[in-house]
Parts: sequence; structure tokens; C-alpha cells
Amino acid sequence: MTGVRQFDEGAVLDRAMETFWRRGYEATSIDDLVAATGVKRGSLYNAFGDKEGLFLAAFERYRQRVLTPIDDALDDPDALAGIEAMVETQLRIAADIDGPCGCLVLNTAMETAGRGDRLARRMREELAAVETRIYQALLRAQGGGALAAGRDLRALARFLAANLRTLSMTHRVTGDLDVARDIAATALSVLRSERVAGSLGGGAFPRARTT
Amino acid sequence: MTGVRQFDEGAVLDRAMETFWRRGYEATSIDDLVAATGVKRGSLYNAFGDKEGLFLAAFERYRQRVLTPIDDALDDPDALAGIEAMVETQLRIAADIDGPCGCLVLNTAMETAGRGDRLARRMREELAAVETRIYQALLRAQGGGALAAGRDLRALARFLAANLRTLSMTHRVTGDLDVARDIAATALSVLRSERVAGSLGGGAFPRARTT
DNA sequence: GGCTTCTTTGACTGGTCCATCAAGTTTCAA
DNA sequence: TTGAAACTTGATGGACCAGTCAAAGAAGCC
Repeated sequence: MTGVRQFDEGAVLDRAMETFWRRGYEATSIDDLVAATGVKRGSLYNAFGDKEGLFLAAFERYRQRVLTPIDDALDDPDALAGIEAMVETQLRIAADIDGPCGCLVLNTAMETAGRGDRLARRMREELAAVETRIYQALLRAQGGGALAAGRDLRALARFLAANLRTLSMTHRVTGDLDVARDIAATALSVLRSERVAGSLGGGAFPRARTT
Repeated sequence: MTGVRQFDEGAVLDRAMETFWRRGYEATSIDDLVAATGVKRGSLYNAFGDKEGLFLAAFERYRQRVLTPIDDALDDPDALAGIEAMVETQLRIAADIDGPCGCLVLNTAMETAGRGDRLARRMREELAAVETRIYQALLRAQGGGALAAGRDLRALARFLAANLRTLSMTHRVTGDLDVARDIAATALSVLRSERVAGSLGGGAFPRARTT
């Protein structure tokens, strides 16, 4: 069969994304991707250019499936609730994936940090964007009176973004999501202690899976 | 020249450690190590067995140079001050290294998390040991009355260990140590808010290099 | 001096890596 | 019907990988 594309590009990219996510960028060979997708070597090159092109295409899927939901959770009118929802979404996604894979962006950023690659730069930008979005949410919260005026919001945003990264990193490294839940709850307590008015109700994240 | 070992094993392991630290385990080839150490391929194999053996030998150097100082900082009679000293030591080491390398243990643990390697297990143990030591320090602090009795010390230890990891991870990924300093200061504020009596004096970590 | 033991060295193996390419096949437009 | 363009396939190239090995030189023990 030739002439017209024989495979479902979306499905192939999902399989590729999963493989990169699980094994890492360098550790994933084209043969691995051929095995994972069922698409032959030359067809992959024809469709996506090279390994980096295939990764970036798969990464767009990751954005849709993982990054966008987390981003959207941040769009709460109550900015602090938005940050908590973001953390919760991250944990839920980690729980839903089978096997602790961590975060594709962070994994790849760590791996490529040495070389000043295009790929490395791209991953770095993605991570920086998260911090920026959190910072803006904190600004809104401060503007709305939910956070004390004197607080160093940049430092707080850095802390929260770092702890968001830590959740997936910890999950990948320990394989235990409860550890990540403890970290999330403790990190958010910083936010809670900042909150000027209102309370959060029952704290933290339950141990039970939130399927 | 033959017959007797021609190279200084310690110096060679230092160079190897640095190379693994900067480039990662898989990305470092034997040829890289030959170039970095000046010791020929066969001699490395003769002395250290294989790549993993060389890594583990280099890792022992890392333990001496990095892990042990951080561990020692924790041995403060004031357990909470010990935790702060540990964070400070970590930041100082990161500042002293040229180029943001992160933490060799964490980098390798992230990289090898997929496979259930001997190496992966070893790195995981090292990370777990940090959490355990922090937990014991918190227990001491609670016993001494410096921490409220009701607190979930396991969760707090997990949080602090994760934030310690985050410092090196963030440094490696962003290349900016000030970000790590903000994170450290904010994370320790959790501890500070827990402290029952006494205060810490000037908080956080100055931006200036503490050479 | 002779023998064993250790180290060094460079060539070499077999395998894997990313990427390419020509050949063959199908679709679609003119 | 004809020709261009798109896709698939298997073979292949050239680079790099970890690890091995035999030859040769040097040290130390008897």
C-alpha cells in the first residue's frame, strides 16, 4: 500500500510521545519508535523529517494532552484556587498514566541541559512559561486582595513552579505518588499561609486514586 | 611506561566524575572519558572493569566531595538549623562548580528511572537516604520541642528533601542560581513557620556569591 | 638472571545509532 | 491515458558505541 499515508498520524504521535516520555529522548532509538508505532523507518523519516522533528511533533501532542489541561486549571477566577487546581491536575495525570514517567518537558530539559541545543532551548522556554503563568496568577490574587501586598511574588512563583516540577520528578524517581502528594500538600500550605481571607476546606490530596 | 600504574587514580576519578556530572551517564562515552582523563581506553578498563564500574568509582568521589559535606551540615545540635545549613551547603557547592550541572545522583536517577538497573536502584537508595536523614533531624527537633508535636514529619521530610533536589534540578535546567535561592528561601519558610520557639535572624540567601 | 605479574597501547570486534536512497506502488490531476 | 507527486520498503552507509585482546614493556620477587 502506498500513494496515500497508511497510518493515522495522531495515533502514531501518541505512541511516539509515550515512548519518548517513558524512555527519554536519547535513549529512544528510531527502531524503538518503529516498534512502538508499527510504522517503518523510512515512512517516519518521510513524515517527520528526523528524530528531533518527530519528537517535536509528538511534543505537540503532549502539550494538548498534558500541558493544556494543567494550564487551563490555572484559569480560575480565584487565582489561588487555580494554582491548587493546577497541582491537582498534575497529580491526577500522573496517577492516570501507567508507570511513573515524570514530565516529558522536564525529563528532556534535564537530559539536554548540557548542550545548548534548539531542543534544550525549547524545553527551557516551556518551563519558564509555567513560572510566568503562575506569577501572573499570583499578581491577580494580590490585586484581588487574596495575597498580602508586601509579598515577593517572583520568589513565590519560582517556588510554586519548582514544586510543580518536583511532583513529576519525584514520581518518576521514587515511583510513589503518595510522596508527591505529601510534597504538594506541604508546598501549597505556603500559599495557604499567605492567603489573607477565606479558607481552603479539607487540605491536601487524598491517598486514594482520583480516577 | 608500563609495569606500574601511570596515572593518579584520584585525579582521574575527579575528571570522570565531572564529565558524568556535566554530560550525563549515557551521553558520556568511553572516548569522552579518555579525552577528559588522558588515560587510554584499555587502561581505564583494566583499572575499573567497565563503564558502570568507572561511574561507581567516580560516584564515590562525588560522595566525598558533595554528599558528605551536605550530610555533615545536617549534624547541628539545633536540628532545624542543620536543615538550613544543608540547603546552604547545597547552594554553595552549586555556586562553586563552573557551569550548572545539577546533582549527579538526581541526574542519573532521572536518566535511569525507566530501566530497573542496579545503577538505578543505587541512585534511588541515595535519594531515599537523604529523606531519611532529614526525617531523623525533624524527629530530633520535635523531641527537643522546636517543632509542634502534631506535625506530619514524614510529609515535611519529603517536602524538604524534594526541595533540596529541586535546587540542583532548577539550577541545571535554568542555569540561574538566583532562582534556586528564591526556592530555598521559600521552602525554608515552611520550616520557620513550624518553629515553636526562637527565630532565625536574617532570612534566606543573599544573591552575592558566597565563595 | 629469570619468572611472574601488572600496566599500557592501539587495533579490533560486533553491535547500534541516525539518516539516506533507489526502487516499486498508489493516488490524483490534467 | 499519461505524468507528477506522495508513500512505503528494505538495503545500505558511515559514524559511534562498549568492550576485548594480544603484544610489549616495566617492576618486583626468588
